[in-house]
Amino acid sequence: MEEQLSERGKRILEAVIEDYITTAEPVGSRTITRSHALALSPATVRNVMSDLEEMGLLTSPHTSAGRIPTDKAYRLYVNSILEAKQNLTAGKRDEIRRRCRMAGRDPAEMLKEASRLLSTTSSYMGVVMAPRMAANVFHQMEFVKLSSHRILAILVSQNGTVQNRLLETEEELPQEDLVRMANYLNGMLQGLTLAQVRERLIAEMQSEKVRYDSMMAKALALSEQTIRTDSAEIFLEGQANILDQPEFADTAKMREIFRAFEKKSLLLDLLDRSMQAEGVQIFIGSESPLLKMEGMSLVTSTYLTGKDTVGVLGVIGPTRMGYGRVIPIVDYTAKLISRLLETE
Amino acid sequence: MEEQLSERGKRILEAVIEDYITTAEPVGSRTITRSHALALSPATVRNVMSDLEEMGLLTSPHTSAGRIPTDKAYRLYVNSILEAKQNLTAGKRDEIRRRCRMAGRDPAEMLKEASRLLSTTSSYMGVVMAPRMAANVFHQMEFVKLSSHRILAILVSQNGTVQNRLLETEEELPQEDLVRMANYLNGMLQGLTLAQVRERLIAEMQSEKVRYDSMMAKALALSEQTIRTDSAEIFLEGQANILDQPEFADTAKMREIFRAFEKKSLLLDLLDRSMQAEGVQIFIGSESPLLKMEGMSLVTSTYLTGKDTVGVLGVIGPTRMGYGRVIPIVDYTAKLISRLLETE
DNA sequence: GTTTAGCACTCAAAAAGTTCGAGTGCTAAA
DNA sequence: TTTAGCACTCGAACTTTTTGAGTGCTAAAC
Repeated sequence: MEEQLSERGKRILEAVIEDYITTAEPVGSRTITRSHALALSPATVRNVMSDLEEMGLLTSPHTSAGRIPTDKAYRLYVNSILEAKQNLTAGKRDEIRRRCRMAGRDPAEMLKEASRLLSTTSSYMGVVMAPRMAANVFHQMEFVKLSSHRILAILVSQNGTVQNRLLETEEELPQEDLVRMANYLNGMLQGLTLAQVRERLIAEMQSEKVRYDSMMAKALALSEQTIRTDSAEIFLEGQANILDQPEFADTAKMREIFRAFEKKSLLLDLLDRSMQAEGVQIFIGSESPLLKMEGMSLVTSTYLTGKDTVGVLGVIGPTRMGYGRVIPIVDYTAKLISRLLETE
Repeated sequence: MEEQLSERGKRILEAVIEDYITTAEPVGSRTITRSHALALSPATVRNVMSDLEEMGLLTSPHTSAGRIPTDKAYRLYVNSILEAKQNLTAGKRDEIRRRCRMAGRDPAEMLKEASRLLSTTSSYMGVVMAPRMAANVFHQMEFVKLSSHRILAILVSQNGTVQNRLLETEEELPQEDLVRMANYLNGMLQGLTLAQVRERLIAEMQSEKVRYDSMMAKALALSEQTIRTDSAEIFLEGQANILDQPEFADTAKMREIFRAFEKKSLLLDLLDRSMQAEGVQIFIGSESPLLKMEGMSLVTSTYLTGKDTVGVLGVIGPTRMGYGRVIPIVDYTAKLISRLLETE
């Protein structure tokens, strides 16, 4: 079972995978000898394939059909066989660059466009997880009075992300007080990440001096409310693309998939997980609960601003996906986004 | 052909439509006599149905199948037959109210939740078009300096909607100037709708006094840039729901539908159109280019803040949809949203 | 003059039966 | 070790048969 894979074995496995990726049909020994110039007869290939099946790298849906790579085979393929093909054509590069630029300077807009871009260039689904607010760096806070008891709090991060929050107050606060509060807070919180800001606010609220300054207390309370949410945003684009994949042709499967992605929480977990390591990562079918049932895979890469990893983006497609094509797309897009997000 | 529809004809047409709505199968004369207590034999019903077919209200997919209502029949049904059933159960009412409340005070959040709500309670797709910014009333504008040449403009409307916009300037403007500009503009624009604001700004930019006050000129230019976008936002939720509809079981159709809704522009046209009349409106299949090809219908209602119509929401489902159930849902939701959006 | 029972007829969908061919595993020769 | 040859398998695709819901028409019943 665990006999080491021979060079020839690798070549044939690669051939099977690549044929399967393009045709989505079980591939037989003949097909391989024809499409890949191996100096071998179908019979020989058959023997090798039989060995590969023994090793758990191939399966056949039934006796008289060709063979299909298992998840284990894909893993092997991406880890050790597939390599060095990782270059984008200049044309693709340009297209990606152009479209990212076009989106303008608003970070949210840009990330959404990136997701759309990933989806169209890969022809699978594009996904981008926006930076968790907590990692952003505080820049400024404003309070705008809307009516007697409603205040709009605006929180600006250094990368230009803006978060608004509507607050209700029991007592009426004059606009001057609000301005003073904002000034005070802006001085105190300059340069901290929002996570740190939060800690600081909580610490401050418990400190001595607050006792004597009720306005300060209010200010702290307001800002703490403002900063409280931290739901990461996910941009998922091109869902219709997966309808084109033959393996999801049947209605029941399709429904399952759409339902699964409607709840974004599972996806969030997965993306969070992939943020722990830097660079391109690949999750194949059975390796994740979300993807498992759906026969899908995920190629991700982290992106950063400056030196801190802030988010993840990637492509979701069928396990039978053109990894060689997708990986460089994801990689390049992540790097480009990192560059564009760099403060200044 | 244009013989007036008899009372009995109406009753039978209604029966056909209702059976077809629940089963999605062509309905035959027998089925009707059994499910609806008409004191008539199948043979009689057959004769009547034959008449209805003559009038263009029914068709049969083939000779030996039952009959299916045409779009014309649905129109008739909705206009004159279906009536007075328009009540929601207390339970549904409560659920709708509860969930709308939960969404909190942020308008965008609330509208999105409303869309989700429409989709789950109707089990079709929910759609909400957010108020066109232009109809909002100006409340306040702020400029926040992010770095030497980047300014964040914040535009707050009286209903709490906030629009952010990142601006680039050639020359550096000190924060004090920005504050002065904002004050000046806030005074000038108080209480105007954004559409009016825009006109005013353009007029102002051409007036005499600008010549002598370059800062004022800059202020006007900046604010004009801020207000320039007016893309109506659409929240479309529950797309997966239509996968459950048997008429879309086949993959090709499904793909078409998803593709069609990916471009939101067609939908936008349609919603815009339905904003011209107040109250509940129904678009049936062939009556709109978007819905036509897909065999779908749209039930909408406008909603308002105060006395002005500001947006549209509704449900998109198959032409064969439970109008009697959906109409009150849409109607009630629209009224509720109107109430919740009321300023103060 | 309606309404209804009766009956021959139609036609899609389901079931059963055929054919076809890509693919396999095994054996024996190269 | 590789390959040619061959019998065998089995799903996909195509045909044929059966079934039954539904129709339209005619003639009798109300």
